[in-house]
Amino acid sequence: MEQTPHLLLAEDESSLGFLLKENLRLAGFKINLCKDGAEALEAFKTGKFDLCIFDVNMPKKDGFELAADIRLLDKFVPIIFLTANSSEEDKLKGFEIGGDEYITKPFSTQELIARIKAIIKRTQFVKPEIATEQKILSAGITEVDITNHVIIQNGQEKRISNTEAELLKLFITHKNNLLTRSVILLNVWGRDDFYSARNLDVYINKLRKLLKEDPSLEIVNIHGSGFKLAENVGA
Amino acid sequence: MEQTPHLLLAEDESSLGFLLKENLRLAGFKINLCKDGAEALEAFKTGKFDLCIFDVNMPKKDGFELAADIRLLDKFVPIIFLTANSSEEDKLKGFEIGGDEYITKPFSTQELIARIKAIIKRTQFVKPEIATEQKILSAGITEVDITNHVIIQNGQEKRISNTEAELLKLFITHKNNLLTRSVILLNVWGRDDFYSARNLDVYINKLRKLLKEDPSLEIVNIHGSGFKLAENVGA
DNA sequence: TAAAAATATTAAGAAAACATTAACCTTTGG
DNA sequence: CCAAAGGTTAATGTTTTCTTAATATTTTTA
Repeated sequence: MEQTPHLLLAEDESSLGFLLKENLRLAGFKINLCKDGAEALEAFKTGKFDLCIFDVNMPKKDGFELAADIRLLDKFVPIIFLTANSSEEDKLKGFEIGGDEYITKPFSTQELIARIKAIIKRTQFVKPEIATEQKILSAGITEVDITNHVIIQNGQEKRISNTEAELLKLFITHKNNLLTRSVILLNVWGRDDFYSARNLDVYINKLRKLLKEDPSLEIVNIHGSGFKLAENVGA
Repeated sequence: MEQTPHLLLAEDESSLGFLLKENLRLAGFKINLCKDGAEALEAFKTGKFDLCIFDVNMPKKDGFELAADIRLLDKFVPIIFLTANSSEEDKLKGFEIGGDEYITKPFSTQELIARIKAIIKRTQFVKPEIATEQKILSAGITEVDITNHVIIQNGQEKRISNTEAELLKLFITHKNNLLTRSVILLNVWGRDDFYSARNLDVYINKLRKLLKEDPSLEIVNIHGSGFKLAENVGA
């Protein structure tokens, strides 16, 4: 994260948008203001943002659609929804999509700033996607070419899928450490619910089959907690 | 973090407190309900909580004072304030103290649950600094690897269950001190009733069997009060 | 010392977590 | 527009852990 947090603001009412932008700037943030969802999505693809603030009611692409699209690109970036609609249903929908806040208009700018700071404070330690993309990871006799989705064992190459690669990367970069189910799910799937948990089981099974070739590696389950890639050096 | 998040709830209105506790329990959380700030502070010192929910208006020690005290003990644990007062000033005060949420009554339980989950999710991502952290506690000749649910005695490893680990952790972090049945039950089971009490007896028995290997450790019963892990250095 | 309360022990039953395989969508490249 | 691959959901079986129950023992109190 840069020194001054960079916010992406999508708000179609230009007067409110401008006011917010100015106040947030004074509060020490860098703001990129977009007038609709489509523009915001483009901006997000181009830049790097620490937090998003989306009006829910916008033309072209509303705040929820926008958030859903953003979540496909980035599982982690915090999202705050702004709306005139205080309905319970809408609020819950906002959280379900993976929003962090749901603020109903009218709201105080001071309060918004306080909430932004609270969120940034608790996300600032979150691991950023590894900038120096390490191409090859290894453990035991297994090498994984993350970018090309290939694993190499005893000179033999095998292609693996995107999800397999992500999961394996997570295990190898934290080998011998317990990864809780929740941590794995959020890092690989971006959500933590019943189905993604079943999914994880399926992929654990796939990885175990892949790692059968490597006697020094084993994915062990810690019942009720999660999994650990154990590297047995003695083997 | 354990599988079921553990919440500390301080609410002086017993009817609201009970209702919340029940709803949160059904949502899959373990709750420790305290009826005032002083009691909550004590509970916080004894147990380990993933998130705190404090009513602002409470006798003895209000929610803000309580939060300030907690912040001295733990700079990161998320705090949610509940209050009937929706004044701007109060809200900002809540955030300034380092609160993560400020919810005004009346509020929907569903919304509260959604917000709790959003916050917990944020704190679940892999953080580089904690990924490698392996919590090992020790007493006598016994070492307990809390994260991996393993105890080590004389170089011998034994796997233990989630509940065994939690209970043992509680004993070791308070060794030579009496832990009342009630404190143990609330911290490990999140409830204090007839059945959980029988359960505790069962687990005391399990731990005693584990600790048989260690002549310097003994779980002693103080009849009518609770239990104590006695560490006998001379042995 | 007998009755009551609290604690201890073991085992059976229930529930939760995990593993495995297959079916079913969804996306994507020809 | 089809086929292949990857991802998700479903179904089912197994293992582990947790809870409840049943019964025995110890400690306190009347």
